[in-house]
Order: sequence, then structure tokens, then C-alpha cells
Amino acid sequence: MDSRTPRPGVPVRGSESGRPVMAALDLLGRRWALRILWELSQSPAGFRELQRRCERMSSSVLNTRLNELTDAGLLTMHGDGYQLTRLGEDLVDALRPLNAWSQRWADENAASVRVRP
Amino acid sequence: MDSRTPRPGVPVRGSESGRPVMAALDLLGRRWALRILWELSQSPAGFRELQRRCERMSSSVLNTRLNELTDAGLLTMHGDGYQLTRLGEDLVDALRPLNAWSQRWADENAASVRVRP
DNA sequence: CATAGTGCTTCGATAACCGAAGCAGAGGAG
DNA sequence: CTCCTCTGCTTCGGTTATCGAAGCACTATG
Repeated sequence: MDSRTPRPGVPVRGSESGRPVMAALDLLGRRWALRILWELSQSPAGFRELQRRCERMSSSVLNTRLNELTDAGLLTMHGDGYQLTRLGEDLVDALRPLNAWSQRWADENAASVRVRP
Repeated sequence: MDSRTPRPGVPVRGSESGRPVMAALDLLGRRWALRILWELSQSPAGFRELQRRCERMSSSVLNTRLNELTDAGLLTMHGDGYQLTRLGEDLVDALRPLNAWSQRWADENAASVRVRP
């Protein structure tokens, strides 16, 4: 098991402070991490199913992320696949405003593109 | 200028769909992106000041991120440094629940560590 | 028995990131 | 004016993360 999984209270990539939000930014800033949580919030899925949903993401990275997120207590694995823990669901809830924001972002971006084609 | 800045409506790393939230996950999933927004939400800062706050992050990556985030319309640069746009501030607001969540994460993590020392 | 599915691993290639150094320009001091 | 210092930014060689194809061990099904 990779012991470099970001944890609150411990120095992480880019911050020695150990502040929880810094550990979160490190964990979630790694590639595919947010996406995996997002997909599992839609519905639980097995390894290969996740890989398909994320347009053939590398299996080695998927495995690494699954281990990290499991270590961090955000998801668990049963016989029928991976699913979010209570804590993982809460994180996805906390990330929900991001969905609404991205829509506004799309609108403003379309507007700013429209004036210079 | 790097034209690979993720934008809503355009295919990005890991998703061909062009869905806004996927573009957001790509943009924000890159290293230091969330952190830079976070720091600028505390207060505007110049290039080297940002570098200091982020514990000597590489200047090349900082420059790349600043360009991407500016391209995406999340921040602007004046004579007195970089600062968030309205859209950038909204994003930080949307990310605010993450702060609260990370605190709960820290609590639960401390609890689960305590039972197996 | 063969076939197809699973979770996961290995490994060479590529892309992202790091870190130290340096450049050009804008001041301020002497 | 020169010298010094600060700025935003660039370059480049080395390290790390990620990719992608292949394969392993196992289970289930026919």
C-alpha cells in the first residue's frame, strides 16, 4: 500500500502545514480523483466498469487512486464493486455547487466567445 | 498562449463530452490550480508572492496555471498583481463547503487512527 | 473443457512537473 | 548617469506521474 496518501494533519505535496483543506486539495488534485468520486456518486461500479466510464483511463492510475481514496476513507469495496462511504458522499455533496458553477461558467464563456468569432 | 486550456463545451482530458463540469474537473484537477485560487481568494498577489505562499512552487508551472486560469476567465492581472474575477470568486464560493468537509474528514480520520495505534 | 468476465499488476513510453538559473524591464538610491 | 533590487516571466536538464497495452490469477458460465 502506498503510504503517501494525503491525510489531514500530515504534511502533503505543496504544504507542510498539515491543514485539512491542504490535504484535501492534494488528494483531490491528483488526476482522476474528482472524476472517480463523481462517477461513483452516480452509481457504484466495479474496476473495469469505472475504467469504461472514464473513457479508458489507465488501469494503473485507477488502481492507485482507488487505493488512495479507500485509504482516505472515502470509498469501500464489496463483492459487487466500489462505492462511496458516508464521508465520500458528504464530499460529493460539498462539491455539488461546483456543478451549478460550471454551468454559469459555460454560459459566460459562450458569451465571451460569441463576440469575437 | 497554450490553447489546451479546458473550456466548457470542448472535449478535455478524460472526457470527450464537453460537459461543463468535466471541463471544470480537468482545469481544477491540474496541480496547484485549486491552491492558486484559494490563495488569491485570501488576497490578491503578484507572481513571486504567490510562489512564496505556495511554498516555492515551480515558476514554470505557476506561469502555466496563471495563463490557464486567466484564459478560463477566473482571474485577471493588473499592475498590482493577480486577482480573482467575479467568476473566480464565485468558484471559490462554490468550493467553500469543501473547507467544512475537510474539517470533518480530519475528525473522522483522527478517530479511526486512534483505535489502531 | 473453452470462453468470457473480473480485479489487479507490470513495464516501456510519454507528458507533467520540479528547481535552479537567467533575462528584460521598472523603479529607487547614491 | 550607474548600481542595486524588485518584478513577471522563460529556459532547460532531471525527476515524477501518467499512459496504454499486455498479461496474470481467479470465478462463473456454457
